[in-house]
Amino acid sequence: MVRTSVEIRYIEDNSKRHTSFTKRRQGLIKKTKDFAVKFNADAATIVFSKAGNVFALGHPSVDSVVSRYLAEPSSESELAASSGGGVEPAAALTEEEAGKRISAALEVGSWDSAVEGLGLLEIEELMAEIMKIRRVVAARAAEVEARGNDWKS
Amino acid sequence: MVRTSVEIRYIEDNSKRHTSFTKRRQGLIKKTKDFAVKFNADAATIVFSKAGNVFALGHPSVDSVVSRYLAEPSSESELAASSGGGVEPAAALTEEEAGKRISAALEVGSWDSAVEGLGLLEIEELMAEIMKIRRVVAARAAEVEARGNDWKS
DNA sequence: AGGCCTATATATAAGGT
DNA sequence: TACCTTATATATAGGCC
Repeated sequence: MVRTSVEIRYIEDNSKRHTSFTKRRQGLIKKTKDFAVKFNADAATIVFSKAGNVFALGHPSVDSVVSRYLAEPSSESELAASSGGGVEPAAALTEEEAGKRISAALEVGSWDSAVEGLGLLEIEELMAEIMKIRRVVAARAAEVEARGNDWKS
Repeated sequence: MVRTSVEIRYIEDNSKRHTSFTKRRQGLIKKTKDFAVKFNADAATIVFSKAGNVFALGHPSVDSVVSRYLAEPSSESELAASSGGGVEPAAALTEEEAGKRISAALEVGSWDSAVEGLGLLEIEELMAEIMKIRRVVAARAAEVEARGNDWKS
C-alpha cells in the first residue's frame, strides 16, 4: 500500500472526524451492499456513531445475517447455558413448554407474554429453542438456494 | 484490462466470482477495521460465503457489536433489492403469516413444516420474524440480569 | 451542516505465472 | 489454485461553497 499522509488513526479534530465519519460510513455501507449483490451472499455491516446512532445494512437483512452469525458454532455470544459458575441447567424449560409459550405469544401477538415470569435459565432454554427454529429455516434457505448456484465446498 | 464500468451485479463465472469474492471480502473487512480505528467507533461486518463459511470483524469485537445491535429498540436495515435486480420485495411473508407457520410447526413438532414450500424471500421474512422473537427474549434476559444475577459471570 | 470538486490514495478485474 | 502485476475504477481528504 502506498504509504504517506492519510494514516489510519484516530482523528482528533471533531469537525474533520465527523465529516470523514459520514463519508466513510457511506462508503462502507455501499461496499457491503455491492458485495452482497455481486456475490448474492449474506453480508451485513453495523456501525455505531459516538452519539449512539446505529447505521446498518444487511442482505437479505441485518437481522437474518446477525441471526445466522449467532447460530454459528464458533459464535461465542450465544446466550447459552454454558455460563454460570457451577450452576446446573436445572430443569429450566422443556422443549415442549418453550414451544407452547412461543405459540401462545404468536396467538396473542405479544412476544412479551412468552417470557413473562420466566427465570434466566428458562429464558435461555427459550432462546435455544428459537435458535433451533432458525437453524431449520437456514437449512431450508440453503437448500432452496442450492438449486441454482455456486461453487460451494 | 479492466473493461469499463464494472457493473455491480452477480458474477456468473464460478472461478472469477470466487476470486473476486475473496478480494472484496478482504477489502471490506479491512475497510471496517480502518473505520473502527479511525473513529474509535463500534463497527462490525459479517460475511458468509456460499459454502457457509463466515468471515467477520468487529470492534471491539463482533459479538459486542452484534449484542449492541440486538439491544436496539427496533433497528432493521434492509437492502433494497433495487440496486442490482430491481427485484421487488414481492409478497414475501406477512408477519402474521410467519407467526402462523411457526405456531403450526410447534404444534406438529416439526419445524420443517414451517418452511415447506417457501421461497427464499419468504424464508428470509420468517428468519426476520424469528429474530424479532429473539430480540424480545434477549431484552427480557437483560432485564432480569439487571436485577442482579449471575448468568454471565 | 450537506453538496460539489479534484487530487491522491486504495481497491480491484484481468491477465500472467 | 493462489500469488503477482498493472491499468483502471472507486473512495475519500480537504477545499470551497
